[in-house]
Amino acid sequence: MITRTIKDFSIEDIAESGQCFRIVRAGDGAWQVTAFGRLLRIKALDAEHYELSCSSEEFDTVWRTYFDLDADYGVYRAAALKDDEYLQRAISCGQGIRILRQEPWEMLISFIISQRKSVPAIRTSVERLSERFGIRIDTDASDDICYAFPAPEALAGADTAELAACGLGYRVDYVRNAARLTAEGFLDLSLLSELDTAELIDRLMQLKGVGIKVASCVALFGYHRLDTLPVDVWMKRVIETVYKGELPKEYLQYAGVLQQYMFNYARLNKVGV
DNA sequence: AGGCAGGTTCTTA
DNA sequence: TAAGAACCTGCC
Repeated sequence: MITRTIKDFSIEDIAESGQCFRIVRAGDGAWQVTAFGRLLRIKALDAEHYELSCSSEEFDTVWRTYFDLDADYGVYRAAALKDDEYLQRAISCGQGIRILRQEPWEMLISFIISQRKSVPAIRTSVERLSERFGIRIDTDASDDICYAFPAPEALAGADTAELAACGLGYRVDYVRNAARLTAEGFLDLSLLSELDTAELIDRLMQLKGVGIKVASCVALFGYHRLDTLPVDVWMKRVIETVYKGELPKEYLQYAGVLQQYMFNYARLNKVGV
């Protein structure tokens, strides 16, 4: 157990920002994070102080990167135009949002599943998949049982009924197809990080069940391409009602980060609904 | 209780 | 090239 001072960071805002599906409330005000086959418990002591259930070394080698703590979000926020009232408000409501550096494979499958699903429903599916096909994570506390996100091989060999039981619906074949291609080596997600953002998105969209929105989410959340702007129903509403059809081009470079503030604020306040 | 959910694909002109 | 229907199922 360690304590750290972390600025511009709110585990709650991040957990509810829709970019990740495996950060859940642990009960005593703490949050449980599952990633990289590891489990982390994190609890806010005050606005800038956090208690984390890991060693100092694990924090530095795993979680510091995962939470993107070496990035100065003040730089991204500075890209917001001064007279853009909507974005300025959105930023002040979500100061603690960061773009996590999650695993491409997990992002690909999670966002394939996300289509036509609510966030709670996505969480349920991802959790069931992990319980069924993921490796059990060892924890000191025997009470919380936790499973890693399944490996490609595990999903590639799964039968239809098992996958359907995870609530995948018509997405079963999309998921299994991506898993097989990855397990058999036809799709090398780590190699895709060599591509520039446009090529990366094109390549991802060659997969069944991956359209522009899912590919953009994978690029942003799995490959940390901050210049990617996933446009979902919420962002569509924001762009139309607030920005008259187009975001300022000044926002392009950090569109993914700024989008996250806008998206969060839009959902909180039901902008455009 | 029944519509809708952070979309994508397939079909039709 | 573009618009429209169909798609599984869980959640509110």
